[in-house]
Amino acid sequence: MAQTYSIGEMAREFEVTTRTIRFYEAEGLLAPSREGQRRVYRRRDRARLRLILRGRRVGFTLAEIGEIIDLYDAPAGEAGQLHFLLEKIAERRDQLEQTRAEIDLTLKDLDTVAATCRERLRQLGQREAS
Amino acid sequence: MAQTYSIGEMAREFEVTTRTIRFYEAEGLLAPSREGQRRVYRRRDRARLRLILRGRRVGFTLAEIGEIIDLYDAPAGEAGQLHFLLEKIAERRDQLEQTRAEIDLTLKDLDTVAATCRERLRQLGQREAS
DNA sequence: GGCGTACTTTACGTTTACGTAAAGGATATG
DNA sequence: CATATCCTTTACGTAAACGTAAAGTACGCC
Repeated sequence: MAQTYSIGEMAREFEVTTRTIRFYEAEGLLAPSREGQRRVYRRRDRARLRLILRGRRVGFTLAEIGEIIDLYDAPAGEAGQLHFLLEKIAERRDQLEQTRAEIDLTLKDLDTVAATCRERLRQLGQREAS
Repeated sequence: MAQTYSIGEMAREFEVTTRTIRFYEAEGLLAPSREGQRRVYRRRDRARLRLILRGRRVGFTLAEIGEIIDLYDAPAGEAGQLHFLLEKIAERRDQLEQTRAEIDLTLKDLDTVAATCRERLRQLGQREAS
């Protein structure tokens, strides 16, 4: 077992270019093993890429994503470190919940606009029918 | 009445630089009136800026924000136009709800990591106490 | 009337997140 | 064995969203 994947397979599966994957590696976000020259991706690497892409979609910069991934990967260490991690996590939580709140506001606004549109359409329909 | 605001006042209030506000105007997102050379901002302009900044925070590009603002500003027109707008709105809705879902996933993940941290701290505390 | 402050335009610089091209090595297939 | 496919590195290019600096105008104040 212990499936492995080429960079091309990864790219297809996650719908990004190989350039993107190599770039993330250059930025220290990925660190696949090698077979000779070739990059070899395993379960762990796939999980990381998933996290990276999700982080990207929720509006984090790659630098922030780097921090977050480190959170996932190093939940060991001494007490000071752990408290620091918990702080970082709390910060990210706040940031995300803020964004969520703004999304909810925007959704509401869009609904209002949509309702106006439909009302206007209804009026046009009535005028047509008269 | 009919309060007006300078670019500096706007910048302070919305916590952006004047450069940013001028940039949004250059991009066609704002169109304040003038008193001679000076830009003059009114209620309408403030509402627009609020929308722009919110759009930015929820991950839209300025181009997308431009489209959205147009949605707010032109909910009139003939039937074809209105259907087109409704489509656009639906697209944005989907996009936002997707992002929201990803945020929820990320929040869950962060909670898991935080729990691991706290558990580890508890263990360290116990070791200390023994 | 000189100083400070806020505004104006013009224009080049910067960061992030990749895109795109060049030049080459390794394997498989007709 | 030539061609295709997939991989490699190196390196310059680019779009978005501003930052930053330069040079000038306008108003209030002591």
